[in-house]
Parts: sequence; structure tokens; C-alpha cells
Amino acid sequence: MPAPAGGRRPGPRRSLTEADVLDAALSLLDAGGAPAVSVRGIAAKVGVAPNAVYTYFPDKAAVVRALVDRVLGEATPDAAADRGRPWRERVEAVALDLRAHLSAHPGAVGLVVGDPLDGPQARALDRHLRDLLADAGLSPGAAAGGAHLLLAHVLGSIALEAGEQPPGTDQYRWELRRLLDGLAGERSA
Amino acid sequence: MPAPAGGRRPGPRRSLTEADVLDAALSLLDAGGAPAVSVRGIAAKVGVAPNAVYTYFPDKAAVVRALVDRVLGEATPDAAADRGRPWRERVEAVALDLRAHLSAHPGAVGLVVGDPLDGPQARALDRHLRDLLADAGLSPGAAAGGAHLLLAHVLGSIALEAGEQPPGTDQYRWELRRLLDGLAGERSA
DNA sequence: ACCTGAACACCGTTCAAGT
DNA sequence: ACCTGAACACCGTTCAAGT
Repeated sequence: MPAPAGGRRPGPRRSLTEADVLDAALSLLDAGGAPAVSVRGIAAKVGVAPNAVYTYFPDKAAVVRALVDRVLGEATPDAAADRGRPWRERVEAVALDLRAHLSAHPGAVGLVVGDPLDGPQARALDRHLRDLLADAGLSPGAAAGGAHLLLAHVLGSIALEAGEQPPGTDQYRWELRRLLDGLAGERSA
Repeated sequence: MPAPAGGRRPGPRRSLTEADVLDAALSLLDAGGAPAVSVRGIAAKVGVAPNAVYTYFPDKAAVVRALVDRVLGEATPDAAADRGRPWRERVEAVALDLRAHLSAHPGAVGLVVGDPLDGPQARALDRHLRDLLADAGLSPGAAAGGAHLLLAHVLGSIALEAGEQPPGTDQYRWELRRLLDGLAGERSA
């Protein structure tokens, strides 16, 4: 028989977990931005040789993808789940929460750019936004377009935060509302 | 007397121009994306030693900033200048033109992320958008906010284009129009 | 299976030297 | 003033070897 399906594999106990690697990567990201996230830096942080990282992830790109998805997953909206509230408030809550979490790790946007953004948390977020907009009365196509619009705006917004005097939450909220005004005209229910 | 103000300085003829360096950087960007834009790659492309690049730019960041600004400057809208056309068409022309030029150099967005985006062409673009929106009847504050919204959306939109099945110009145009719907409500004139 | 040491082919940047 | 050769401190990744 081969190794027990889904069970622990033989060999020495692994000294790390994938989460340890991501913790180290995130602390490097927050300390020095996207360029500070290096395989060698992560290895030093967790106390292994640089190539030991390849036991946990196939390459650096995989680490970055997992890290981005973790940051995306930190944004867990709660006011958005309350179906008694108006749809605009619910969507606004998700968008503000997402921006807050991305702003907390500014370098994360620099890691997103070239990647597909198709991790489990990214998909869940996209589905959540589409559902909220569909509940608001948008057609499936318009809901998908609206979710894409909201996501593009928050990413671009953080990307622009670099050298600006901080536009702040008020500016972001204003833009968000113009965006919701535009989507409101698409409702049919 | 010191060196003639604004004139040519003494010493050997320089074998390159800043534009040569940027041409090489742009061709590397188009061929291999943001990670392919390296000082050593540029030097090889133009036929000098790696450190000779530092005669033309103080460091790599300066090369990247100049490159981004050049790409931004390529977007020169003409339909937008026709004051006889409705404001929505004029803004739409600028946004579509900008997206087209950024899409032509997809890696460019990866170079924008951490930088201030305050080059001369970037400022000219921002001013142009603000003027268009002010002409449409928006207050100065709303026009500035609208320009920021449009810029954030186009950048985020390109950033998301990575792994998606190409959303295409139609999708972008739809999002743009929702955005303009939202801005239309801010008009007072 | 997991980890290490050593190596390979890169990278940005600096320095001393040549013209 | 401009350019080069050499070096420094990095980088991601691979390979052979140890347990």
C-alpha cells in the first residue's frame, strides 16, 4: 500500500507549518514593503536554510499567492450579512472593510499586480459582492460587472495611496458612493 | 566662471541619451514584464557597462519613474479636446485612451504601485480630467474626486487583467459608464 | 520526508581608475 | 564628464548529501 491517503507522511517531523512561513512573509511585508518579501528573508525569520522553504511551497510565487489570499481573507464583513439593512450600506461595509485591511498591509497591493487573484478567499469575496448586488436587484451580468468594478476601484485606490497626501476614508467613501449611484441605475427589482 | 548655465558640459561626448535608456527599458518591459526591467538588462541593451546607466539616472527608481511617466504621456486624447461634444463622451475618450495605452504595456502597472505617480505627464493627465469634469458642472472638489476615481479604476482594472479571461473593452466601457452615472448626479450646472 | 551546504546565475549599487 | 572593471551584498532556485 502507498502512504495513507490524507494522513501524515513518514520522515522527520516538520519543524514549520505553512502558516509559519506566511507569518514570516507578512511581517517582512509590513516592515519593508513588497521588495522585503524574499525567500531568504523568510528562511532567516523562521530559522531554516533558504532552500528549506521549498519544502512548504513550490516557489516564491506560491508563497506570495497564499499571502495575498490570506490578507484578502482577513476582511470578514459582518454588517454586510444583515439582510435587513439597505443594499448600499451592505456593499459599502464590505468595500470599506476590504480597503481597511489592504491599507493595513500597503505592500500587499504590490504583490497582487501580476497574479490572477484567484485564491479561495479572492473567489469568496467576489462571490459575496456578486450576491449582494444580485440581492439589490441587479442582473447576474450587472452584478458580476459591479463586483469587478468595486474590486478594481479598491485596488487602484490603494495603489494610488503611495505618494498622495492620504486621501483618507472620507475620500474613499465619496468615490464609493458615486460608484454605488452608478450601479443603482442598473436595478430592475 | 563655472560651467555655462544650461549649456553642454565638458568631457567626452555622451554615447547615449536618457531617451535611449528609456527605450531599452520599455522594450524589456514589453518583452518580459516588470521583473525584466533591470539596470543590467538596460545596459546590455544599449551596449554599455551596467554602472554607466548611473550617468543618466541616479538610480533604478528614477528610470522606472521616467518610464511610467512616458507611458502615461503616450495617451494623448484628441476627441476629448472637442468642446462641442457632451462631457461624458469626452471623459470616456480619455479613459478609454488611457486604458488602451496602459494595456499595450501591461507590465507598466506593476511599476506604478509603490510610486507617487507625480511625474509631469501624470499631473497633466490629472489636470485634464479635472478640467473636463469641472466643465461638466462639477465643483472643484467633486472634479478632483472624480479624476481620482477614474484614475484608480483604470489602474485597478489593468491590475486585475492578469489572470482573467480578458474582460475586454466592452466590460471596461460598461464600468466606466456606471462610474459616469455616479458622477453625473454631482453636477450643479 | 525534511533539512543543510554549496553552488549557479542573477540583481542594484559603489569605488577606484582610465580618457 | 563619461565610461569601465572589479567588487559587495544581495536575490531565487537547484543539486547532492545527510538523517
